[in-house]
Amino acid sequence: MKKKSDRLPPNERRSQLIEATLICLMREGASGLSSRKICAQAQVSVGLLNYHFSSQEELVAIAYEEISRRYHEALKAHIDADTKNQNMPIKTLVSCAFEADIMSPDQLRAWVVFWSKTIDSKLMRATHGRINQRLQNYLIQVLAKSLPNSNVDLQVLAIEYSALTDGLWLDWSLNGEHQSSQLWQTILNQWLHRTLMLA
Amino acid sequence: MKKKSDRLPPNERRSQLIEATLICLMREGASGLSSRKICAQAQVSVGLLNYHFSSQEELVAIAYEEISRRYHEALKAHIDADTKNQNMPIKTLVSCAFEADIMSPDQLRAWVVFWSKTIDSKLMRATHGRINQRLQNYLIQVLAKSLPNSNVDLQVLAIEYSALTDGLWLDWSLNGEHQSSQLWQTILNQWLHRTLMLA
DNA sequence: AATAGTATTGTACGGTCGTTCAATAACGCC
DNA sequence: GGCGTTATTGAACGACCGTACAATACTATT
Repeated sequence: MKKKSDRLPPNERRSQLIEATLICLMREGASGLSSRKICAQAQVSVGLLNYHFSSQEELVAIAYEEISRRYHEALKAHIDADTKNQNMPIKTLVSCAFEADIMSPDQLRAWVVFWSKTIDSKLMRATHGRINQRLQNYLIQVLAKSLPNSNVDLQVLAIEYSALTDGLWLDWSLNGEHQSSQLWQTILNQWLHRTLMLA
Repeated sequence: MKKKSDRLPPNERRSQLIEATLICLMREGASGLSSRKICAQAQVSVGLLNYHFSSQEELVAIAYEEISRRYHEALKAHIDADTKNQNMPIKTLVSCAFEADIMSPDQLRAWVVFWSKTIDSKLMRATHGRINQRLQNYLIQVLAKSLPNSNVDLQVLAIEYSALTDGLWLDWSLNGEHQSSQLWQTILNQWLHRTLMLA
């Protein structure tokens, strides 16, 4: 029963610990944020965490970047794959807003933890600022392509859209429980319909 | 330096502990949720908490009801006081959405904690359901008075409005830092303007 | 094969956590 | 004044927390 080597190059080990962090946060929410639980999830001893990360705060900030990166990539993947709406990508965005890879209650469990940490920690606030800027820029691009001849303020529209989706996710995740996302999807569809009419 | 009696009837002591809980949560966010910190804030010994509340979970659920009740009352107060918009109360709602008594970053600090607990705890989920239902009903009333001849689905509109304000609060509180709420207020104003045009 | 360097382990430390409970102090009532 | 009743105290308990660190196991180089 000899174990093969369980040593990994630092980058891979770090990725594994980040992945374990996201799994714990999505599974348990705030109570999943524990060095011991994260290391157990990664099947690694407690001490290793502080060898690869200077503190839990740093790990959480990096995990926040990672979940945001995945979210961003998932959005791009949906938009790039929807060949019918290449010149109206906001439609794609709206129609996939509640797909499992974009947003699920599990994911929100993790996001809420990140938000609550953002309030307390300077490092997290800086991280959140960067993340938010990147996502907002991408959203503005999407809106610019969708509304080429409109004179509405795209930044304002982008902030409104992301606020609306955040709020709908919250509502869906906290109230919906086992329900489908049907109702919340309808709300988003109607918002888009109105916005396109007036833009 | 004799102390006057520091005994209180149970109801008053309970209120005081609930108040202390809200203060701690608004001041420190998640890390303020500690029996010891709450009792220190109330200038009371640790043991007393479990004399008046069976567990911290119960205290938090009741505090959630309380902050929601205050929020509800603050909304009503604004609407009742705005004599110019008695038949268009949604305008009042929008214009006071970022007033300090309605929503401030401090308040959001507490709400985020309640949301994160709602994910984990059955008791909190039940509480959240009740709170949400009450607020939604009130919002529907407000919308019904504001749009008497409209045939839009008021429940859908109510959910959209509360999701939008939740999202804007989040964005404002996490990004805005020391900024004014000007930008976020503008977004909400424009949303109302569009909604009224089409309703 | 010996060595230097690096990744990993597990224990230990000091703290804080929520909760329990015997002791105590203040109260209303006779 | 004496006496149940009830509110309050603070120490104690066991659990978990993040982190530090000496010891160990693995890898690469010579």
